[in-house]
Parts: sequence; C-alpha cells; structure tokens
Amino acid sequence: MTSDLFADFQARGLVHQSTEPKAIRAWLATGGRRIYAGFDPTADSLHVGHLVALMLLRRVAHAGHEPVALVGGATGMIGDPSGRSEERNLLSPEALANNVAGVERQIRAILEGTGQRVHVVNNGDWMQGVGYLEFLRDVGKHVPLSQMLAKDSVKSRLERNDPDSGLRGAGLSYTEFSYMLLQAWDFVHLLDSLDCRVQIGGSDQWGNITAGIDLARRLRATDVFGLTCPLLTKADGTKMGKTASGAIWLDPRRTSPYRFYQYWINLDDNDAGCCLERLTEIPLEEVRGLDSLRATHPAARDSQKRLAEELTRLVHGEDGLGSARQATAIFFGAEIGGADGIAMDDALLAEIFADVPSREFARTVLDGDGLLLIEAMEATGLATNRSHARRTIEQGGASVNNRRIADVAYRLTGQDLSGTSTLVLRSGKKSYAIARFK
RNA sequence: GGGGAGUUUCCCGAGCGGUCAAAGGGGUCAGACUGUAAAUCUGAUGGCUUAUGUCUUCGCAGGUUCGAAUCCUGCACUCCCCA
Repeated sequence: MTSDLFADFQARGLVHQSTEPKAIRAWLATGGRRIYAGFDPTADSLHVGHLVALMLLRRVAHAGHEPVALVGGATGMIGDPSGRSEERNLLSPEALANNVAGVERQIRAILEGTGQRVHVVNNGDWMQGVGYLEFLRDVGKHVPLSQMLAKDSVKSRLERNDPDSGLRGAGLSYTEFSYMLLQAWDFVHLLDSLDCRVQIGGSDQWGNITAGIDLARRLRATDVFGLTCPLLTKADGTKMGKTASGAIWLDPRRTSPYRFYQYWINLDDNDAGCCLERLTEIPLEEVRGLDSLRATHPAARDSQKRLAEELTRLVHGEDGLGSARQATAIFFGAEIGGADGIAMDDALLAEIFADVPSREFARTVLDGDGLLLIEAMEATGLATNRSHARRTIEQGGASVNNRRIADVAYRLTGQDLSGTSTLVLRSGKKSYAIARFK
C-alpha cells in the first residue's frame, strides 16, 4: 500500500521547507523507503512537543514506508544548540542511558501497530568507538567552516553576548558548535546501513538536516533529501504543550492520563484545527467537518473532545483513555460511592487524584462523633484556617465525595468513606483534597 | 546641609479621639450564569470560638487621655523641593 505521502504532508500543513520537492515526491512514490527523524534524550520521557515528529513517522508507516526513529545517545552527550538561546548543561552518562531507554520505549509504543517494520536506532551505538582524530579526518575534513558558521543556530548564538563580561560570541561552546557534524554523520550512517535517504524534523532542524545532506553528497556522491515541518505553536505564540505547571509529558508518571486528556480538552478553539491536522490520523474531510462545527457550534467543542480522545488513546491506550474519562467525570462533580455515585476503590481514587494534595489521619478519628469537616478541610489545606473552612461551607462550596455539605457542624464518620480508607473533599468547583484514614 | 510630604489590614488607597477589624478599588475565596472559556452578577475576605464574645492588628519605641490608626516625643525607612 503506497499513497502520495508528500501530498498528504502538504495537505495537512506539515511541510515547512524541503529539498527538491519533486525528487522527494518521486522517491516516496515507491513503498518500502526508509525515512528518519531524530529524538534527543534530554529527559526520560518525550512530551507533547515531540508528537508532531512521532505522528510524521506514523504517517510514513501508513504510507507503506519504514519509519526510522533515531535516539541520540551520542548527540545527547553534546546538546543541540538549535532553537536554544543558551548553552546546555551536560547530562551524566547514567542519566543519559536512562533517558535513552525511556524514550526508546515510548517511540516503540507509538509506532508499533502500524503494520510496518519499525527501526529504532541509537547513534551512541555507532559513535562510541569512533576516535576524535578519526572523526576529524573522516568527517570534519569534508565540512567547510563557512557553511557551519552560516547556520542560523550558530549565527544567533554567536551574536549573543555574555551578560556578565559582554564578551562577544560567549553563548556557544565549541562542543555545541560541533553538534551538527554528529547529526550530519548520522544521516550518512543511516544511508549506508539502511539506505535511508530522507530526514524529517521540526523547522529548527533545517540546518542540521542540510548539513547531513551536504556531507552525504560529498562522501557518497548520492542524493538524499530533507523535509521540515513547521513547529507547532499556539495561536498566542506560546509553545504547544506547556502549561503553567510545566510540560505535558507522555509518561503517565509525569503527566497523568487525566491531565493529558484535559490539556487537549481545554485547548483554545484557535489551536484545535492545526492539531487535528498535524497530530491525528483523522481523515482530512472529517477534520474539515470538525472545523465547520467548531465555527458554528463552538460550545459543543467537538474538536477538542475528538483530539483528546485520539491522542489519549494513542499515548495511554484504551485503558488510559477510560481512566481519564472517569477521572474527568469525577473531577467535574460526579458523585463518588453511595447509592447513585460511581463506585470507587482506593487504588482507583489514588490514580485519579494523583496530583491532588492528600493528608493521612488515624482511622480512629472517624469513630464516635467523628471528625469535624471544618478540621479536615483545614488539615488537608483546602482551607487556610477554620474560619475559611466555615465560610466555604456556609456559602455552599464544600463537598464530601462530591456531595454538597452545607452544615457547618458536619462530622465525618466511617460512613463517609468512599474507598476503604479514602475520602474525597472538595472546595469550590475544582479544588480537591484526599483524606486517608489508616 | 536646609525645607516639605509620607509609612494603614495580600496590593493600591480612605480614615472626624470614641459608633474602626478600620470606606473604596484590585486580588483572592465561594455562589449564580457559562463552553471545564472569557465576560458579567451576588456574597465573603485578621485569628479563635460562633456569639449581638474575645484576642491580635494601622512603620518602631515611649507618652498624653477613661479611651488613639487618629494627639505629643524620639527613632528607622521612603519620596519631593532648595542648595
């Protein structure tokens, strides 16, 4: 099965720059080609910002080609200066190995199931044994300094002055300057080992990609291609996937499926369209349909719902999507436990309320008269003091297991537990706290 | 060095010697509305206990008063003007 991948990319707004569009298109017209994108292991998990590249590789696979995901075990030792204003801190080899393992696992999880052979390679594997002198002779000799200096990633950093000394060009070390040579060599290596002739990446990778193309031409006298996609940004200019509380990660231990799901649900109307195009595999006609629905019935937020559903399923699986939905129902007021509420056990509650502050009490405080709700609210931090807690209750803002409690003198007893030892307190609409009784 | 103005509860900013826990605005917290948005509207907003109670607050330290955030003295800091 082969389709016009290049045309598909264009239709979905995924082409920013490319070398020889006609040649790429022709090259991709035959199935079984190998196309690569690189991922730097700067953390043990990828985040939302990496989704565009991951989805590009999935499209590659669906078009009948073999995706090659390169994890930068070697380049991660150096740090890519592209798109950064300051020198990076170097990672320790141990941290890097851990990051590589985490990133590889995530890439495999997302690319498998496409029915295509998936190559996940680590440039550390072929760079480890290469000596410095050897590299300078085999690679460095073939790269003109003028071209290296002309790259935007280098130029912008060279123009930067050191804030303390005012020294010109203090913003880029020789180490990071050399980064592009490594990435260029990766391309040549993948050309040799896998006959991989296309590298794709974000628009900030253009310089590194063309460096590889030049090197391949000089060393192998053969044509290879490069393609970049626009960096995904929000309509207000801020980065996609960043929130006030940090990045949205793909690892559920860093960002729970619920929060991941919520990120997309809350996406601004202006940003939903391009996300549907670039981050999902929803057919374009359907995307257009959602676009017009969004214009006519913005309140229904079909686009956001669909986006959240597709992406949560992709990243966290059907189970993750299920728990995200359940958590959503509960977060937005569904009653927990009791006759009409959603049945819950401690484990499920712990997962759903993973990000919520919690507090442990002795089980015995629930015996007899029980624990004053006011005290529980203060102890869990839902209220800064007892007066605040009392006020909240008086104004109808307090609930236990999502059941509103308006009685200031209410006392919590064993009857109020929703799991075997857990109880969910809420103040206002979205401020939750967990009380555990052991 | 000389002259003037100021320092108020999270912030800004009113505060007649008693009726000031202290106007008003912002913020914050709740409620209503709503698209889990924005805007809007309502209530609350020192602590403790919940009553028409009590304790702590108005730069710091003293003083005058039955009684002061409000008057006096000294100290600290800030701002403005003239040199």
